[in-house]
Amino acid sequence: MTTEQSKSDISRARILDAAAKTFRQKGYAATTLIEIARAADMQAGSLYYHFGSKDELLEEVLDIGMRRVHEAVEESQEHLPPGSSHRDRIRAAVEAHLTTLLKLDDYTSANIRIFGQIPEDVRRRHIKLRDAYAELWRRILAKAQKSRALRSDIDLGLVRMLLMGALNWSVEWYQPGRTSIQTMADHMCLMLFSGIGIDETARSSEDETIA
Amino acid sequence: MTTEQSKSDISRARILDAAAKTFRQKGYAATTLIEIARAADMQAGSLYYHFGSKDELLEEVLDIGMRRVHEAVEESQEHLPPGSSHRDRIRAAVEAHLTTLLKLDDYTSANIRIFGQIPEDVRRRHIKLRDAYAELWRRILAKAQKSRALRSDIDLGLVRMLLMGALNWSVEWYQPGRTSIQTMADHMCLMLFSGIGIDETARSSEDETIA
DNA sequence: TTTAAAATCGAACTAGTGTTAGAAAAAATG
DNA sequence: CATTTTTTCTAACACTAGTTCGATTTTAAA
Repeated sequence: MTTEQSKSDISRARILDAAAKTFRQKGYAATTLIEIARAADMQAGSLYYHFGSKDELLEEVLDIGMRRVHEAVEESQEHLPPGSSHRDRIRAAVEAHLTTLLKLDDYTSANIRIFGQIPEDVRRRHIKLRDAYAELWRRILAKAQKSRALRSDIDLGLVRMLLMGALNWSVEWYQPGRTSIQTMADHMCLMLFSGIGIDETARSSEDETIA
Repeated sequence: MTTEQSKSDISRARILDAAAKTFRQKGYAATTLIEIARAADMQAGSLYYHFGSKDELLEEVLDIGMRRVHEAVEESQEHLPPGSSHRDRIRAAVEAHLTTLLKLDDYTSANIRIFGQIPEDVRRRHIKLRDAYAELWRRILAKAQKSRALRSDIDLGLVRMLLMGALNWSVEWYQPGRTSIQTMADHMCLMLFSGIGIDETARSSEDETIA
């Protein structure tokens, strides 16, 4: 028990890394403890010294992934230059979300990919973190709307789901090198705020009603 | 072998329905043949009279799901009123995609949800249908861009992925009754074409460059 | 170096899976 | 009704998974 981390902590981290990576690649049910153990340079039985069950391991991977993206987006809001527009704020949040999801974080991408296939009780215990993250986005968007940076005649909850969908779905197709995360964020924010249509009738976008 | 469907065909369809439903709910690996059989009012062994393996069953579910959404979107383009704008065309495609995905079609939603977790060889054999569907969307969007209904300074492939993501992700959160598919399509198209931002600097959207 | 604790191994167990094949039942045919 | 074919059942098989636990090794303390 020195100032550094014990051997147990190192192994634990190695196992979690291996689990996150394998879960992300193969999904939850298809991932075997033998695979995780091999990726962590261990025997399957040894995992039980650190984790009580496969579900416990899953739960920790999910939690870490959600906390990381939450913190990343939260930080992106705190480190904004003073006087940033709401568009800048949202743009920063989008980029933070994408970066965490796509850049070297198997935890968050595993979370996003396998959330729909996890056992009921694990989901129940994890859902709080999900809700908290959703609430963060809700606040960001609502503030923008209140400040008249976003139209008021729209269903902001629906917009949030469409936005998160566009971002989250990238775990299914994103390949490093083909498109930069900045380009993705640029396109996403352009669509969100201005759209990519060329108005043939030449009326301003505020004229259209939706609800 | 009458003009109607044989008993075998009926059972086959019942099994496929049960499989699609269960795959969509639980994912591929977590779904057991016992569950599928129970949902189809049969014993697990009896499935093998109709299908050679679990993978074969999966493959057919995937193919049916992809064909259905492909046909739905294709039809939406053929049944457009003459003189429809490109925005109308895309709006029709969006609605067709969402309707197939969310309204009583376990096949398409199963496809979208579990595609990331299927065995390698099944994916390889299924990928053609996926590509064909992507190509359909590529054509629709490219035509709109060529007709100057969409900006030319954007990465249309990226826009397509973001759009499909926003739509496909709805299988993870959509609940019938809370939001209508029309409202979803409205919001999606409004975002895509006009955006939902209120331009504080009051310059037109065409002034912004992205690439 | 000795000794106790921490960490891992290795082999076994149980449960549940996809799959098979012969028996049984249902349907169709003559 | 008799008989053949189609369809389903039943029971078993082979295999793999998650899990357990005593033996063994590694690490740290005295």
